[in-house]
Amino acid sequence: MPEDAAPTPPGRPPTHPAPPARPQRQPQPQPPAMRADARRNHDRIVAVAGAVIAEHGAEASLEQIARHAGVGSATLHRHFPTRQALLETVFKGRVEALCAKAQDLLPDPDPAAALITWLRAVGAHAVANRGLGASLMQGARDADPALGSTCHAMIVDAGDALLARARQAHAVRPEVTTTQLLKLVSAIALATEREPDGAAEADRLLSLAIDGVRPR
Amino acid sequence: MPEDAAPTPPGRPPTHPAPPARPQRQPQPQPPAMRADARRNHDRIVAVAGAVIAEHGAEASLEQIARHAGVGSATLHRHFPTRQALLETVFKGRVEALCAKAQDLLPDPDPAAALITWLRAVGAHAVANRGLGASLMQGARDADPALGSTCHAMIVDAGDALLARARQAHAVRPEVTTTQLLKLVSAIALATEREPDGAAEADRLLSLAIDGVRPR
DNA sequence: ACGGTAACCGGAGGGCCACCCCGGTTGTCG
DNA sequence: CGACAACCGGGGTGGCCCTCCGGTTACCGT
Repeated sequence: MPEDAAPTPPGRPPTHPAPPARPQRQPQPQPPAMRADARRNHDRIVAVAGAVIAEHGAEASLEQIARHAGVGSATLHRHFPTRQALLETVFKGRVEALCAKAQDLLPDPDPAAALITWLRAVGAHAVANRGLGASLMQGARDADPALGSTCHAMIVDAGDALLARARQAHAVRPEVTTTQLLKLVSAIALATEREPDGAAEADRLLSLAIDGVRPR
Repeated sequence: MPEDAAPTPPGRPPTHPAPPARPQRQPQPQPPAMRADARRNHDRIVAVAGAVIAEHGAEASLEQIARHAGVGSATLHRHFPTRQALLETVFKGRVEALCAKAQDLLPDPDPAAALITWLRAVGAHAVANRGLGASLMQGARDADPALGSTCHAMIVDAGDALLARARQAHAVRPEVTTTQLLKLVSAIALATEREPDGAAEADRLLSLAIDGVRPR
């Protein structure tokens, strides 16, 4: 084995992390494809992790996930060197859906309403999939951009477009940033996600934060 | 040992949890005083826990606290059957200070400003003492009122007075509750408490939530 | 002053977890 | 079809939370 510190560390993230179905593509976008069994394990881990996390929250036991997926814990750690990496992969689909929703809302005639609708959707997803909010906020802190904070970057980009339009229409305070809004939504989700009726309470708190504490 | 399930479970909370120095007092407010060594250990654990939690956050290792206090982990668990109980004791002083501040702000001529000032103070304390916010929110979920949710009850009562005055002056939306406001503040603190400059960011987010996203 | 008693202490151990090492296995490519 | 490298996972390490139990010590009555 060459001992140079390649750009991909020993437990390298899968160079081909399973885009669900994309037959049309240039022949070799990424030369070193995964071995078949490796990919199979990877996908099973992601599937099981989604189920377990949905039920037990984001700090579910990694060993339990590995056991339930029928692989050794070492395999899980090889595929996902950190818990955050696993969460990013699991929530990738949800985040992509939210980004798509942002795109759909862009041509809305009322930019403020579009932004607020989207923030509500983000909040709803965050409380529904326990740990998504924490994952997004954690991604905001991760300095290393190469290692997995793609979810955070994606959703910030999507929100930026909506916020820019709303700001241009003077429908939001000019000093507000997308990161702040997402932090607010994530914080509310994180605080309410383990309450009996978290979704409703989260939506109420979000409305309060958007409209302000004072009346009119 | 009698096997009946007495109202106080085996690891009973200290009946005399160390009011720092109060020589003048009726002879027997609480008959079963703690033994001297027990109290000494109790106080040392609280002191050390305050320091460790301030540095490492609310989920610091209990064994580490016990080690650093020079007691066995069993002693810590006997004095504080749950982590929440320890946090409550550690943060009691801070919470009392916040309650006192609420009292001081009650006669303020501007009820809305008084409420907002107080919420800011709560937020500042929550980010400064890592874990206080989480502790307050956790207290809100604890169903058992006898076992330690006194901090939450105290601060809700203090906030209720301020909120009632503000509501009477039509300075806040009538449907807002104290619990919601505290949840909002705690959530923001929780989300920002481990950022490089959390205090400033928390204050900005709190302002945003109070004034609303839309301008004017 | 002193002994008896019960409250209290903390070392040791069990169960669970994240993470890593290394010999055996298996997919892949010439 | 055979060799090689990538990959697997059992087992070990260290840490955590929590509990049991034999030894210790403060307290109180005499």
